[in-house]
Amino acid sequence: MVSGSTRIRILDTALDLFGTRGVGTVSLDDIADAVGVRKQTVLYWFKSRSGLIDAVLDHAADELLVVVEAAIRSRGDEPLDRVDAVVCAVFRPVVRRPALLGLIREVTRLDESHINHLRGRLSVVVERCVSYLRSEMEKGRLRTCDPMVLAGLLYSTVSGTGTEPIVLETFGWEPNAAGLRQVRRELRGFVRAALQPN
Amino acid sequence: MVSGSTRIRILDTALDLFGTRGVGTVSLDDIADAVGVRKQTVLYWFKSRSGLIDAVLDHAADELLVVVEAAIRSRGDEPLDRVDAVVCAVFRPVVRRPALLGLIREVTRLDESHINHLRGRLSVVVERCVSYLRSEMEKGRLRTCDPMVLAGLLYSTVSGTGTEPIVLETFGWEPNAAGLRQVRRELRGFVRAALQPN
DNA sequence: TCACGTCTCTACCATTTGGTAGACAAATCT
DNA sequence: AGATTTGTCTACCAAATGGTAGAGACGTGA
Repeated sequence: MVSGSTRIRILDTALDLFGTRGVGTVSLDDIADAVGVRKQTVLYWFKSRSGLIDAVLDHAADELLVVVEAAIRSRGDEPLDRVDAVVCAVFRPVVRRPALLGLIREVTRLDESHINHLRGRLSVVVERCVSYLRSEMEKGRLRTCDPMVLAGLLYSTVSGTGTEPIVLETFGWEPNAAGLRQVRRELRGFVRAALQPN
Repeated sequence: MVSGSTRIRILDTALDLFGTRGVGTVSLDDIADAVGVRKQTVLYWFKSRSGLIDAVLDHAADELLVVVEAAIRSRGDEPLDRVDAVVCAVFRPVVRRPALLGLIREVTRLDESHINHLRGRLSVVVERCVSYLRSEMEKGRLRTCDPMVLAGLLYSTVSGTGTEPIVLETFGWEPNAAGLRQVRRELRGFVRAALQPN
């Protein structure tokens, strides 16, 4: 038996629960129940609730970096639209694993220590996106603007669309994958119009 | 003595706490302490925690509607940019009272009953924004597109910029009012480029 | 004055929570 | 085989939480 099996199942389950229901409202018992194990087993693998949170944040940052990196690299497959790569990169977790962005969103609610813990990990992903945008701008394939502001705006938009399904239902949005794809299509058109190089 | 004084102070404080720290992580004691009163006083004015949440949601919807309505109406003062009115309308709460959008964002975390409670109130605000966008499109002052999708995207963007200061710091954004104004300026340019009528 | 409604308080309770201590079984090492 | 490490469990605890019961202070109308 792989010694990390239970540990990883706890991490995955905790990420989903933290991301969908909010860190503060998920107890160790909730996580243990979902995994099919006792709370003390969770506390065996992670020495405290706070330690578990940090580990889950690491786990999320890892996954986010992988997703973004893969999406940016796969850009070659569709040589037409250079903006799409970025939008789809950040959008992919929305469809594939909403809890991921939901968890990142939760950082604002956490203690200073957890914030600082995630900040370093997150900055790697951000740096990767920003440098990609900047390189595209320098090649003249994107209207020149501040790439950090642009990246932040893109993130905000995608994060919002992915983590507020209830509110967006009020806007008549369908909360399923098909609806999200439609939104993504509109967003891509929107962004393309805004960023077309002159 | 106004009989609603304590009640309103509780509502305001609860809105701030719920919006900034998340509904699930704020206890009745927290709220009572912040107001300067005992928990039982809170339970006197609101018959249960759940009832308080509903009342706070109502309070937030009221305030949101007032802000949006006022911003849309004040459009006449700056006849130049028709998009600005909408963006600034949704953006105003971000600067003035971040907890407001933070609370709306929390709906996704709540029970079905609270969700349904807010949905009706929220739809009024949404309808107001959408109908405004639609009328501008019909007048040919905005590039024609689905106004509901547009409204949702605008909301997502603004909500994200207002409620995730920690993440956006990673993007090099300043979390203060001046920084937000700069972002708003960029966003307005961004949106104007995307929505210019042909 | 006296009864009554309003408002905030103290005292208390049952449940849930994060966390400690240690028993027990299985695997691994010597 | 015997000792040790690994992994999960039961038993328990102190603190915090939402909520109930009811006392006391205050004003108001009869």
